[in-house]
Amino acid sequence: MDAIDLNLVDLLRGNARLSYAELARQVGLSAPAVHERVGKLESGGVIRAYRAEVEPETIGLGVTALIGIVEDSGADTDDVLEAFRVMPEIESCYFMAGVESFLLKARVGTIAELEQLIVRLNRTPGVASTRTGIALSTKWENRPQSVAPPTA
Amino acid sequence: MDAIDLNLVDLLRGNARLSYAELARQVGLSAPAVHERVGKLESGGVIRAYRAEVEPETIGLGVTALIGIVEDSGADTDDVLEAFRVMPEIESCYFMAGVESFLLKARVGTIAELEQLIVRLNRTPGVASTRTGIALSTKWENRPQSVAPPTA
DNA sequence: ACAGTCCGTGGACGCCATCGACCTCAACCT
DNA sequence: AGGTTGAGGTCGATGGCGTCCACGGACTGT
Repeated sequence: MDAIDLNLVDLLRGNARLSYAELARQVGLSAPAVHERVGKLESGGVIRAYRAEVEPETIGLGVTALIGIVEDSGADTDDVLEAFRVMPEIESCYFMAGVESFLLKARVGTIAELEQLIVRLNRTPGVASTRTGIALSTKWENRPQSVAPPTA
Repeated sequence: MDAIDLNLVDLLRGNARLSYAELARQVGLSAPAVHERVGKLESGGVIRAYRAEVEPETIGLGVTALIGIVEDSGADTDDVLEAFRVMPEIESCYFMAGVESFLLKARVGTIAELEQLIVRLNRTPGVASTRTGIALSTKWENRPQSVAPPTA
């Protein structure tokens, strides 16, 4: 994990579809060398996936909500997690310090679907209460912060 | 935006580095046809970017925080937004309904850096107060939910 | 000094991206 | 009805790219 690796990570966070040849030009190595480095970053768990970032409204997911979850005393946290995992609307799930054990980011098509999701969440065993906030607009999301040394 | 487009979006959300030839095989079209469709999805604002998803701890960003922002009465929301925008640690920024106008997701290397970020946030004009929750662990993040019709 | 290891380069080969020419079908106009 | 037009597809060609392999130079431990 040296400066070149950080550089590659930065480049791929900016544009995951760059060719190995282009990456090679940017970092000053040959294409096979870059190919091997990126392969190691992938298998070493640094690069988890490559995803297209989509404007959610355009695919019918216009409603974004952030939902805090308070657990029952004595709830089995793993069971609760598993219940959340099978709900595809829950795009992100953070285990938090504080009264609310989880913070979820959910994306649905309509307010009615959000209501149904909240009902389902309140019904799942181990969940004491939920507190949901609606995002009126997403200013930006998952902006990659540069991590490479300045003089690359 | 037909079923094939939704299918392509799904495939690219799952793996942004799929070749056009592979996409073509999956959706049953020729590679040039897929190339043109994806180009239109990009220029039409459906696909915003392609990003490598990185395990944050491996690049020195081990601390994740979610920060609610209450604005001063009479604050200029655009100015506040602009102040947030230049802080690279703020990876996501949602404009919310409720007392807290914004919810920010920030990622830093250490608790000390988080402290400095919170101080800076509290100092920015228009910000009345902040409330920050620390994520002890990220169970998952930006999981793409399938949006294509079932029998594709 | 020497062997082993790591990490790189260069060459080769088959697949892929991408362009242009052509085809098909449906909508629309006369 | 028939002709025209345009969107969106296929096919074929070509140049660049991904990827495998053999080889080479620098560091390390003995």
